[in-house]
Amino acid sequence: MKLDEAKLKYIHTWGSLATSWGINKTMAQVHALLLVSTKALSAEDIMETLQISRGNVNMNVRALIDWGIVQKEFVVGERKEFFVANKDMWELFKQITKERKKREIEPVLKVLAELQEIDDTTTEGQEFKKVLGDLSKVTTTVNNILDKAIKADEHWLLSNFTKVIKK
Amino acid sequence: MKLDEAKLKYIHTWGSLATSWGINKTMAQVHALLLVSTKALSAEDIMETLQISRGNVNMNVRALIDWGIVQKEFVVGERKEFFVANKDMWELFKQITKERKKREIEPVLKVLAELQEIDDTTTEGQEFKKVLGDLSKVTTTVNNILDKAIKADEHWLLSNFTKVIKK
DNA sequence: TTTTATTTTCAATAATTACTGAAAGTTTAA
DNA sequence: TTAAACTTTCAGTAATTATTGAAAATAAAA
Repeated sequence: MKLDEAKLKYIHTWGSLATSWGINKTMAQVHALLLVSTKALSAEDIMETLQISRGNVNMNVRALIDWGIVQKEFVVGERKEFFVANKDMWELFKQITKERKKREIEPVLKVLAELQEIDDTTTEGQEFKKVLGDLSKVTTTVNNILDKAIKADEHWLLSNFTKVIKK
Repeated sequence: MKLDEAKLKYIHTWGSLATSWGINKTMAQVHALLLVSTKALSAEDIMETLQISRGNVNMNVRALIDWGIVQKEFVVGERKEFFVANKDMWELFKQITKERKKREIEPVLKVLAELQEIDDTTTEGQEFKKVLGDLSKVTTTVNNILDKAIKADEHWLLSNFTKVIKK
């Protein structure tokens, strides 16, 4: 397989995997493209490689910047914007984890706390509160673990985790 | 807030949160309904409470059973099927983690391994392989950590994790 | 058997989500 | 200033995904 072919295969495969995790296909492809590119790319470059419209490129690049996993880069003598993806994969993992925590876990905790407030003393009411409380507990645990992971160093995290967990 | 009202609010909120994580709204609602229900429910019960069609209930209940987070239950004297959700939230977390690992992480590792095979000795080729290799490494690390988490006990996991990680 | 209850499937359709492209907005250079 | 280069927005449309509902399949009862 030739290199460019392999890169395109990676980009397209990544896009279809992404849809199965609820991530926009194009956003995943733009990120993959920037990740395997050796230089910063302009909107035109992305439009051409992925065969998508200017508006689409703009929206998805903005979203990636919002997620903190793509940055603008200025190129001397060029007026237009160029974009690069951070190639440190552990940083990428941490950044995605941080954002998903903020976007997906924290809203859940907020809703659960609100619902807990019901003032119902029947057995059924207590059972409902138990379910909510248990959900909160597990979610909080996961949230705390992710917090630690975000702050940890990759090798250290894995080796310690393995040591503690193994029996 | 009355109990039934709180339950419905929980069910609907859960459904809309789910869509923002790429999970089918109805599937999340059916699961939420079973979770807060004190007894096993039939397809009719679900249709009525959520105001959805029989086909939709069938498909989503099957999917939940596939995920291993809902079970059939037989009720004496009743011919039709009833469904219950496991109320152990730590088990629920582990089951979901296990399935997502299988469905989302393992296919990624497979694709990355395939692409690694390119035989290109140019600098650019080496850089591409480095990106893929780093992606594999991080993904494998996450995969291993999740494996440990699936096998761990909730309290023990959290307390040990906190002890090791904090500084 | 045949009838009745129940579940499953799936083509048609509805709802949602993503994309285009051109117009409006912004920034830099002349 | 004005013009040119570039970016952003967003209404209209396309593509995708979810849902319905009725027919087919299956299972239990008569």
